[in-house]
Amino acid sequence: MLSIQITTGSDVPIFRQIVEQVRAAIACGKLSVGDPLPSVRALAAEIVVNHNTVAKAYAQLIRDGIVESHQGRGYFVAERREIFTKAERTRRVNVMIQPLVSEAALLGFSGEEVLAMVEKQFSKMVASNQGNR
Amino acid sequence: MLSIQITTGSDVPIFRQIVEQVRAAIACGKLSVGDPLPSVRALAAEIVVNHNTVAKAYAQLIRDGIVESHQGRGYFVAERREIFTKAERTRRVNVMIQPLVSEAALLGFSGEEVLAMVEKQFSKMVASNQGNR
Amino acid sequence: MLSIQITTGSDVPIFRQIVEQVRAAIACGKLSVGDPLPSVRALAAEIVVNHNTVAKAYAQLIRDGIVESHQGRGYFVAERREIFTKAERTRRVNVMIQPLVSEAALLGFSGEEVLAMVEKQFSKMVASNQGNR
Amino acid sequence: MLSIQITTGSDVPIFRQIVEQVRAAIACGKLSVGDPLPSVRALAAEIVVNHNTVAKAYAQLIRDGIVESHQGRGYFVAERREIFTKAERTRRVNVMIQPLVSEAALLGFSGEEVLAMVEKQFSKMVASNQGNR
DNA sequence: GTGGTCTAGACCACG
DNA sequence: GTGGTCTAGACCACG
Repeated sequence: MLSIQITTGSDVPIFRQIVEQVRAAIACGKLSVGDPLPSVRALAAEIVVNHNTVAKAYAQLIRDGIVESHQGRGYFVAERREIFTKAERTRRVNVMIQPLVSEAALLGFSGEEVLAMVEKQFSKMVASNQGNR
Repeated sequence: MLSIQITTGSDVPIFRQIVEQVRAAIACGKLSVGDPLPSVRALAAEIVVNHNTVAKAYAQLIRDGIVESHQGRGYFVAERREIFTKAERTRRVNVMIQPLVSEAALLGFSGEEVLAMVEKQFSKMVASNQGNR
Repeated sequence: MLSIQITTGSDVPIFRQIVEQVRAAIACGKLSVGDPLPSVRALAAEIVVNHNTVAKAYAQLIRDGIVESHQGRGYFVAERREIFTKAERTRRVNVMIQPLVSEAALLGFSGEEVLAMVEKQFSKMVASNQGNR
Repeated sequence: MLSIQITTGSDVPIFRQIVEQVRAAIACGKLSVGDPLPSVRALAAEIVVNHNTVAKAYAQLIRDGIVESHQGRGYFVAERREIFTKAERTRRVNVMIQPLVSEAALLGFSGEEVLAMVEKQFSKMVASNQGNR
């Protein structure tokens, strides 16, 4: 059973929290290809958010190509396919790394310190994903 | 000569693109302490945005303590001084790392790959710093 | 209920008057951690200024780390955290003391008189703080 | 001979630096009632600023009632007279003290610390005035 | 010609 | 209904 945890008061919009948790559930095998997602209204009721918010998250997942909608039957985990080229994915990450590097340097951090911080947050994320299993 | 490239239609606001590019220019040594920034109106004309947008970006840089304004004369790269506590500086870097890590994971990158990309951009910044000396 | 009084035609910009009054309200305990600030548009309507002017004031308060914004929900008084180094905090206070001392001297006040006035306002703030507890 | 020292790159506008130094010269007895001030153009040439800037400073001194212009003859130190009531002068100083007190409190300074800082800047100002004699 | 502030009004994101 | 961003344009201060 898919369980979604919402943190209001976070900087991350609710719809994005839903997207990320569904993706994490698929990535870690909790949801497999062809599995149904909870209906928009059921999930909205369960996590107590506006159903438009859930619909928006599902729309995003469809745009990302990892969920499919079958008219009248609901949403299902889609066959895995790559939608972005490697170059495009690399570009998107680098766009976020560049300001991080400038900011960290101006704040007086060394490259090693930043690498350590990145590694730490990666581990933290993995740990919290495990917690969802 | 500082050249700013603006991407309209990006999800990164224009004023933030300006802030990031000025910061990058200072971090990598393209701009040094005491150097003037382009005037608000001149830069606004050059990149074809409203002058208020440039002023907003410059105000942000002032708050971060890396630029100074002298009434009637313009903006200049400020003497470096530590204005934030260690905890605040760490917090600020982590605020930028968190979405990076999350986005990279969604795009299918491993922690190692991201670390390598961060390291690479750090080296690039240092290298261009040398080139400008 | 936070009430802001604006003096137009003063040499103090409107946005700064807002900043100062919100700061005073927080400093003296009229507003506590977690309390919501009036919404940008509501305050703008109440004091009859443009919403951008209120937004600018609130942005300033965020940069100073004493207020937080939660997308779609509004602005709230932030948990107190030290974001500035001792040197920076001292510098900021001195930046405010310098014109005060200069102006007071021009108006014919002695150092003792100014000290007495500063002390009085400090007591007043503490007193109203107690009143609000 | 009246000597004015201008610091460009300060936050204090040049015209205000002139005003303050003329006032200081009068306050400390270097200039007495009836003494002539340097002509606008002579002073402008000496301190290398635009003559409009000097004219503006002199206009301010006239508004403040401490200098008089005698058409065609120049500017002279006026008979001392009070232009602001005590209440008004007090009000003006308090307007500057109030934000100082809030800001200092939010930055974590005690009343004693602020008083010490105010006293220090007062002494510094007096010392620099003596230096002008 | 520099920066600083403000308004009126628009359009977007989130929910 | 919240906040966030941007434009067009105005008017002021300083020099």
